Amino acid sequence: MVRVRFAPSPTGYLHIGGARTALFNWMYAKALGGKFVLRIEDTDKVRSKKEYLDEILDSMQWLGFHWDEFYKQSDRFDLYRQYAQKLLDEGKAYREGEAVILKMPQKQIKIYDLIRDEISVDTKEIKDQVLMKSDGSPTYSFACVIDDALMEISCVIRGEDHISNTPKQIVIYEALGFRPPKFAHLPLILDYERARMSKRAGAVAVSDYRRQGFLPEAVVNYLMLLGWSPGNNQEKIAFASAVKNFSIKKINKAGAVFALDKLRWLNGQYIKEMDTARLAQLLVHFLKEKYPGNTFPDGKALENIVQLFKGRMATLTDFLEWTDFIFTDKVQFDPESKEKHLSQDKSKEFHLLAQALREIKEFNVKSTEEVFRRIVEQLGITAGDLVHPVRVALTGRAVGPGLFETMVVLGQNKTISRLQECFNR
RNA sequence: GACCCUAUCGUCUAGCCCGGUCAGGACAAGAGCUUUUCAAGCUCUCGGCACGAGUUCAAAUCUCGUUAGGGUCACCA
Repeated sequence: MVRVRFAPSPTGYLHIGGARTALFNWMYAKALGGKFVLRIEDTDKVRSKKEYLDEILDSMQWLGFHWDEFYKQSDRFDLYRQYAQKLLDEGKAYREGEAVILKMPQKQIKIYDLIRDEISVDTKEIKDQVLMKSDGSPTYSFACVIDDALMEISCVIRGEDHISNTPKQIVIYEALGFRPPKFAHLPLILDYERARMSKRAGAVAVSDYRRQGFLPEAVVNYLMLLGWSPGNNQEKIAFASAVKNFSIKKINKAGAVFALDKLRWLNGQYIKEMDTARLAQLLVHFLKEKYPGNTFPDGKALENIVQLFKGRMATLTDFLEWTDFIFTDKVQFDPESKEKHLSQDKSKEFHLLAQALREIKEFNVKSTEEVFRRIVEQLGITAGDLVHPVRVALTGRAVGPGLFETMVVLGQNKTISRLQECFNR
């Protein structure tokens, strides 16, 4: 039976690197029809916090990683104590004050790693290891070994930073009379300076990416590409097909730099292909947060707005920036756009256009465009002469979707009033 | 410093196991097409086997060394 585990410590938020470790564990379990265990390593009573635990669980669920079993090490202290006593009784460990320390035997330890093949270490490089601390709590390696053994974990998949812990832990397995599992050490995720991913490089918590408007399927897709490839030049990969192609042997050995550009691109791809109604639904949450207390167009009306910006969003929060002119009464003018397109007085043209727009019975893309073209012809100017100033008057900026689509989404009344009031102040 | 791990475009990678395809794709960058603007989309361009030996008719691929980067050396996990 294939059994794997993800074992985060609730002393911080779920890190993007941790999420990838969880992902590869999960893919391995799914690919082989095994079980995925979530184990909370909260032996450090001082640094472990409930809010971190909640955040980790929340992020795991958001990413779509569903655990089959759940454990907390703080519930298992008796167990660790018993095994410590056993090693004491057998003379494999000794006391130093209240602490229990393992005697390090002199030997060569061989680790069989699924990703790196054989790693060999001489235990003369390793000191005697503390198993139980003076305060009665177990150390990481001790609790980890006992749990992995008792939970019958068949393969320990974790970050490369644990390679040097592995020989120590194998010694503990052997002292306890347990058979060590297989190991697979994942390369680390690096920041732009090729150092271990840290806060300096930007967001590191999964929840940060969620807050910034990334989609879980895009985050998962990006993470699986960091150190692994389906081998067929595919970049956008549905989880199910990734699982089908997944082989732990194909995971890279070298660290991978986290590139936000590519995540953003992937996220944009997912947004473009997402059902508009579902996208609108996700956006409501962001709108409520930005405009607390406001009411928004919903259903079809919101979907029409979403449809207009769907193609130009990389993240969900991009939508908020594009659409502020729709959801607020007062237009925020971009100074440069205003200077470029509204420095000349266009009140005559705007009033003419506003009047003509008022007479439209069915305010849609076709009718607004017809009216617009007519006015332009009447004035003897080019469409471009009027398009850009009008766009700035309506949206506050010189860039955006097609002007007539923009008018329709803004609505007849707002379109007209913004044109009329533009030069009135 | 000691020990361990690693090395293909700027970045993520395919190819390496089982030597022989102009070293393939994606992001980024640049150019063009399209267009009422900006995106998007499409087309094209730029750009890489860390270095040095060895084995071989032939090396990104096998071997050794050098260099560089990373990780670990806690009563943190």
